[in-house]
Amino acid sequence: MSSQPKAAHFSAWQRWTEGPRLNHASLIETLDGGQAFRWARYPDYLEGRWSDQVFRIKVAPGSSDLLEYSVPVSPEPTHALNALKHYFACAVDFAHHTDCLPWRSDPVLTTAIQAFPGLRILRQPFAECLFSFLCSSTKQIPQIKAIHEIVATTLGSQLPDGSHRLPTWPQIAAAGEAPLRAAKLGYRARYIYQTAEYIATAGTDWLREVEAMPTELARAELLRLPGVGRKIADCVLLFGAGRLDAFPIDTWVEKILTRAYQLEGWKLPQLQQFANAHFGPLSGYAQQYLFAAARAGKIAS
DNA sequence: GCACAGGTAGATT
DNA sequence: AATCTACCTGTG
Repeated sequence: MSSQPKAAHFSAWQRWTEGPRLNHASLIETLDGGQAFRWARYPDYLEGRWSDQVFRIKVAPGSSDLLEYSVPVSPEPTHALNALKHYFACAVDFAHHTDCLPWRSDPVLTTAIQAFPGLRILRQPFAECLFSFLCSSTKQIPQIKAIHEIVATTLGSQLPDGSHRLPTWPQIAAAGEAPLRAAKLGYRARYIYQTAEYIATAGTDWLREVEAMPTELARAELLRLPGVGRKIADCVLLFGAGRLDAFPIDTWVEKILTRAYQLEGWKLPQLQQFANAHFGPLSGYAQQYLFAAARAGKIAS
């Protein structure tokens, strides 16, 4: 075959002194807890990719919650640290946002926050985030990650370290539905290909414009895409556009709301309204705490 | 073999 | 307008 992945050489570990402070559990949950699907866990670090970036990240050994990162050694100058800051949404004061959540009157939320202190909402590339969650319906996280690897390897451009990035939407449109089927996407392959066609027709700036729209308008635009319903639209807005007021309700969150908040029998639109009213304008951030805590068995679900 | 998994869209009631 | 059901594939 054409090109084997090279054994990439990584830089020495750099202390990210201005970066967010996260303990091990919260770091893992942030990067590999269902927001993003291109992180792999190794004994001493996580390795992941987005856009044309490749990073290894860990909590500094022995230190309290300070992060360290390492990148593939490259002959080209790199803007890696700026990319990392953007990905971690370092301009966002999550500590303040956490304090603004209604935990004082909500013991479930308090428990969830205590389980994953400092948990963050990533700011992923909008286009990649849309792809990711189009892959996600009725799939478990390990499967979604496996699909991402296949699609990146077969359709995405090669990076300097020999691995591959996710394909762009024009690349997906050009490739057609067949390679998506081959990536085990099943019925999602048609949605993804049709979405690629839609984006191609709508023009090159459409995604960028949608990302910049107010949340409700952006959601309405995303809902025009085949395969994108309310849940996927809200995931893209939350994890790919920094909209902390977007509250995706999946089967986990539905169970949390019905059981821990005793809302048995409520339908999705009602639960959506409850979430907005109860958790407020940062409801999406609350959702991530609850989702993480439920998966960890810390709260009823 | 069969139910179920980070849903959505189209059909049916 | 609310409630089924088909859609792919891997896993238990």
